[in-house]
Amino acid sequence: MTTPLEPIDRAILRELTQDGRCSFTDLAERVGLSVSAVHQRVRRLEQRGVLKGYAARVDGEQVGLPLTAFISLTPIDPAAPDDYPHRLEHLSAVEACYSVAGDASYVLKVRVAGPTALEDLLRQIREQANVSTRTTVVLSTPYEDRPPGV
Amino acid sequence: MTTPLEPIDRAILRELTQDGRCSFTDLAERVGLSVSAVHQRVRRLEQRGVLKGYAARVDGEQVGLPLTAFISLTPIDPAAPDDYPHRLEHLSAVEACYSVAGDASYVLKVRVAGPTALEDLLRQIREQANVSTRTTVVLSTPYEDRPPGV
DNA sequence: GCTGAAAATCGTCCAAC
DNA sequence: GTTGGACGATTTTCAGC
Repeated sequence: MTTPLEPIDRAILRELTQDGRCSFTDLAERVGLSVSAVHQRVRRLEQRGVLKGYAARVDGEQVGLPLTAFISLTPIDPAAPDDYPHRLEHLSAVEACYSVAGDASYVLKVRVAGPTALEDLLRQIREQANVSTRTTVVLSTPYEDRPPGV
Repeated sequence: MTTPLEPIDRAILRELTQDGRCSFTDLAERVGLSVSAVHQRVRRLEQRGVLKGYAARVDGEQVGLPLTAFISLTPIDPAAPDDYPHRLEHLSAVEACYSVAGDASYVLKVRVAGPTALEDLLRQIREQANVSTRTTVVLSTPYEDRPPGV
């Protein structure tokens, strides 16, 4: 059951999505509430699980991982156990794993150092998960991590 | 030109990726440095653009947007100007936009309230960007936003 | 580049309205 | 929800190594 969100909570989430380290003082000012009120609202959002956490946004290119790609996974053996996420979790290049409807069973988002690293990663994925892969290389990212909803 | 990162900076980024609101005090303890040292390293990473910012991680289901999907865009008119990201930026359901190599020109990550909202969004995208679309619905997200590299 | 300490700010709790 | 106060923790700066 999900209680519908109040506008003020939406505003808080919008601000925190854009600046996750915003102080409660600033936050209170931006959403037009007292510090105490904002404080308890944020705590309630965290407890409810609406706010799952906070993450630094890192520039992949500058950390030596300039190549981003999406990899679609299709099981070779349709009867195999569906534990792909767990089998691929140890690969640090895998930033995200989505279970999807469509031709593929899963889509991975990966970040690697270059073509050679990608080739090596694909080999590991195919071997360890027994899947065929289809890779879409990301050329650039016009925008990402925008705040949800309106 | 990207200066290769020192191990200590990698450690800082790893911690901040997992807990973006981590205090400098904690951070200093975790990476084995003084508070001041960590502080100036973080500031330098921010200035260099390695740290692009901080974002709250929000549970899409709990904010009334339980349906996530990837939408591949293929231009109908190959001679049309390549301003798709800008033309779709105003659609708040679009969380991210990637320029890609492959069959499609762009891939969007979107979050909507349900099938009807998705249908409506697809109509808007096709109309406003003059593209054909291929949509992959996300069923679940085993993991996301993991720290980059090792 | 690191440390340690001072000064300003912030997070957190609480009582009262 | 709000205000105001209080206290400890944190951020931020700076001199010195």
